[in-house]
Amino acid sequence: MQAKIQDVQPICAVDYAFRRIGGKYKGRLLWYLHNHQVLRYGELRRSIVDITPKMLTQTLRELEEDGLIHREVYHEVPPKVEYRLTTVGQELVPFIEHLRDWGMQQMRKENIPMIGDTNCITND
Amino acid sequence: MQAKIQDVQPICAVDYAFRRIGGKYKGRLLWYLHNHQVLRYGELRRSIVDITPKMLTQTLRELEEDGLIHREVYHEVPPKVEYRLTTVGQELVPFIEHLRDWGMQQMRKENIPMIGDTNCITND
DNA sequence: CAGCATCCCTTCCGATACTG
DNA sequence: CAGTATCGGAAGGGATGCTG
Repeated sequence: MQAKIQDVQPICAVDYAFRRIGGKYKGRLLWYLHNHQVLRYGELRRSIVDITPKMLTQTLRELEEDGLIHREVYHEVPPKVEYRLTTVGQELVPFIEHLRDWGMQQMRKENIPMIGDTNCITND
Repeated sequence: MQAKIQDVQPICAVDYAFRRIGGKYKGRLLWYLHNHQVLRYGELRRSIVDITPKMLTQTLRELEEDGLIHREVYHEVPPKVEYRLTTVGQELVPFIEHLRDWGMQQMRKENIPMIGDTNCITND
């Protein structure tokens, strides 16, 4: 498992920030959560098309421990768990949004095809 | 070596953008280049305090191949190589700046110490 | 000065099977 | 439904030594 943010002393603020949102799935996860407000585990699994249960759980736990998302468990049968952004997590949305705009522009310029859809949103 | 951007079909724009600036050193490298305009190999090695020559070269090559930085070789003895951001690379500066501001604010709030200095700039 | 080459280890990640 | 457990491979990264 990845080293926790708190356990590695950052070199500087850029280093620190990049480690909090780095990794293969964190960006998309935050972005999808922003777009849907609340998502259940299974919905996330379908949104992040190429993710395995293991990586989804792992990434969710890291983001939760890091204070960027909130996890709400409903003790029902069948079980139900909802995820949403925390206030701190929401602060990152403008950044991801701009980065996504830039990415879209680049992909159009270079004629790069993508697997999902243009605005990264999956409607289930 | 890391897979090239062009060789992996992105899921969506967020995925694509994150892969272009992901990695342990890319963010800081771009940020330092922005702050100094032009930096030589040795200057970069001193700026990125914890980097090894191998990783510095590797990261520089990836960014160059990806069109975010420009590499200028002066055929002198001793040799001299300068690096600077390309136009596309400069487009990323506002994002990194935003992310850095957020990181600084978070570190202050959580009282997280850092190894380098506050604004991530090393004066050699 | 600005690197390349080699070895090796750790971390990340995927595949598959199973559970309260 | 929302996960866990285990295995194994691939990628990322460090240490050291050498070179045009």
